[in-house]
Amino acid sequence: MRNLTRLKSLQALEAAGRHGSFVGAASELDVTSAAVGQLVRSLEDWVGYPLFRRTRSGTERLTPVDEAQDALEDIAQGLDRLEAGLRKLRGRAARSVVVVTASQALVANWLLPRLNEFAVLYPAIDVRLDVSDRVIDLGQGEADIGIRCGLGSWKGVKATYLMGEEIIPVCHHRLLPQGEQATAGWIAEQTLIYDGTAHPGGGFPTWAEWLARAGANQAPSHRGLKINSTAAVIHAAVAAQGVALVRKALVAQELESGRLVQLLPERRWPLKWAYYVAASPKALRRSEVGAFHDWLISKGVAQTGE
Amino acid sequence: MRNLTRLKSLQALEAAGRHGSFVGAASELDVTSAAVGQLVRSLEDWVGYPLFRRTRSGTERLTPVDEAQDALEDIAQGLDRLEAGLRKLRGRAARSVVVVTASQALVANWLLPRLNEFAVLYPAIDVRLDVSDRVIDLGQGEADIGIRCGLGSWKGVKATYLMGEEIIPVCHHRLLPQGEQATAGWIAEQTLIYDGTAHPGGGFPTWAEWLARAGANQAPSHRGLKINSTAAVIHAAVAAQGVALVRKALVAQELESGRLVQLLPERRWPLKWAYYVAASPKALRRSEVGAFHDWLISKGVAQTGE
DNA sequence: TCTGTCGAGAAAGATTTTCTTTCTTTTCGA
DNA sequence: TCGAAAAGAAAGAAAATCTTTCTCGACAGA
Repeated sequence: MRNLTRLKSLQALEAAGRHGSFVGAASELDVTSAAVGQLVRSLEDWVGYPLFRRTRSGTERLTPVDEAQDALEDIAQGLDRLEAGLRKLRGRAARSVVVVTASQALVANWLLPRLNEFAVLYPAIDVRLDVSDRVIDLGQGEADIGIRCGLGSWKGVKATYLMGEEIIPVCHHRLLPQGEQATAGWIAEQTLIYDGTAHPGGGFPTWAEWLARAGANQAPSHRGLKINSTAAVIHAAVAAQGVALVRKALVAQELESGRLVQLLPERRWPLKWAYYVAASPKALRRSEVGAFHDWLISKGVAQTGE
Repeated sequence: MRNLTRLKSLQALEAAGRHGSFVGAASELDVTSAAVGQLVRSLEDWVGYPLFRRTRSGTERLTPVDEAQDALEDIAQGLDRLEAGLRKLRGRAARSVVVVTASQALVANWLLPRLNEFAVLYPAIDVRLDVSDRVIDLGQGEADIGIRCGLGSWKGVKATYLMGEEIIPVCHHRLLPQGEQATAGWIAEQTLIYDGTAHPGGGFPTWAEWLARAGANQAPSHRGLKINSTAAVIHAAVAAQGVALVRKALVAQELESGRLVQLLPERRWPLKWAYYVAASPKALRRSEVGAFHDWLISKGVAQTGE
């Protein structure tokens, strides 16, 4: 049970003892000397005896009485420790860290390729990535910003639309038929890679559904590959292990670099789900979080324009 | 240069961290839980990030984030040290000490013989005697109460009349003439002890002045003893080294015990100076100082009645 | 399923602490 | 003698702290 009171007076007492004057202490504490004097005298009234001997001349007007001198050592140490603690509390804020959470696939394939631009624009802001496929509670401050795929109606957080998403078939160009365009029928005969992390209710098609809509007469072949990681699905496609149905945003780099080829581009399957930038209102009040948020949105807009 | 702020919030943070809830901290700090919550949230706003993870259930609702946990150790130590310092400051007051200053002669001969009565009446009050023949500045808190001999008009202190004083000749009964009363003439022939600390302006007579007023035909003998200490003057008289002119109050015990005899009691020499109990208004606001002050006055009244 | 309890949080207002300003007093030095 | 410096007193302003009331979510029990 702690019994501690008159913290401001203790602070004033310690500074006055160190400076030997209220004026000196006031300068350090950035208040008037009258304020320091009142705090000390208030403490003297409370303890019941004078804490300083006063002289009317010289620069050292205040000499602690023995009891006060003894106590001042403890008080000074206490204030030192409090200051150390406060410095630690402020340490993170001083570095302007934004903690961003997103799935591995999005981080690896969409965010990381762009993040260097943010670092150039805002050199004083550190971005810490919390890569996780689990849902992180932004309301509880586990992260400042989340990039999430969904309908954008999460409680307690502000969700801003980033970009839409569609499902596309892709494969490595080594698998393409020679001298011909790929057809739905052709796709039906290939090794088809399944993404086992597809979210229910998000409108993700199975291969059968996609082929049917694409007008293929055949059911999917039995040579399938089911993988429980979106990132690994993409990796397998890049390794020419088959044709994969993937979210377009997550393979943007691969399409651009030519490591993957989109098949039947005229066949589109937009998702009901989209990507949103989510953050708690509290976190958004911090300038570095706001800056990152706005930059992200601008990347989304640029993406939509492509 | 110390840079420390939001002390109350640090205190609330530390208690909340220890209790794992605002309600627990509030009980310890004797405030409402809403107050603790606001102090902590205010600190969170200031540092720019949440200091606790919140859960909505259980008795431990608050878990410090890593940065806060690290800082809390320093903060707790700091508060401990401040509390130790405050305990020391209050230590003297808790013991109810009254610092009393008076001359050695008055302490030894008047105050000490009476002080035991005060101790019996007020067992919780410690009296510290500052025995000094120099003038101690009560306004500066070097002592709480002074018993002073003078006209009672000292600046900055309240002086209350204690008792008058007169000058009397005394000697040890061994020196008395056999079968006769001592006369002024007889006294004039003895070894006369002079008090060298007699204060100018106080109306202290020399031996010549006293003898003249007592009607002696002779000048004082040349066998004199001049001593620069009132207490030593009295001591010499008790040791039968001569006849001394002393302040009556200071030899009250010796007269009563028979160690000294007053000569020619009908010959009185009242002083313009008297004894006063002096104290600064500030000191008198403390109950133990007031108690001692009032008790002293009652002793003076009792003395006058004798 | 409903109700009650517990505790964090928001909001408004009350109370206390802290601070500023102005003036006085004392001491010292030029 | 005058001016500067600094503590102290007093009054009032500003800020911090605290209380009260209500809401919400989670949980337990009937």
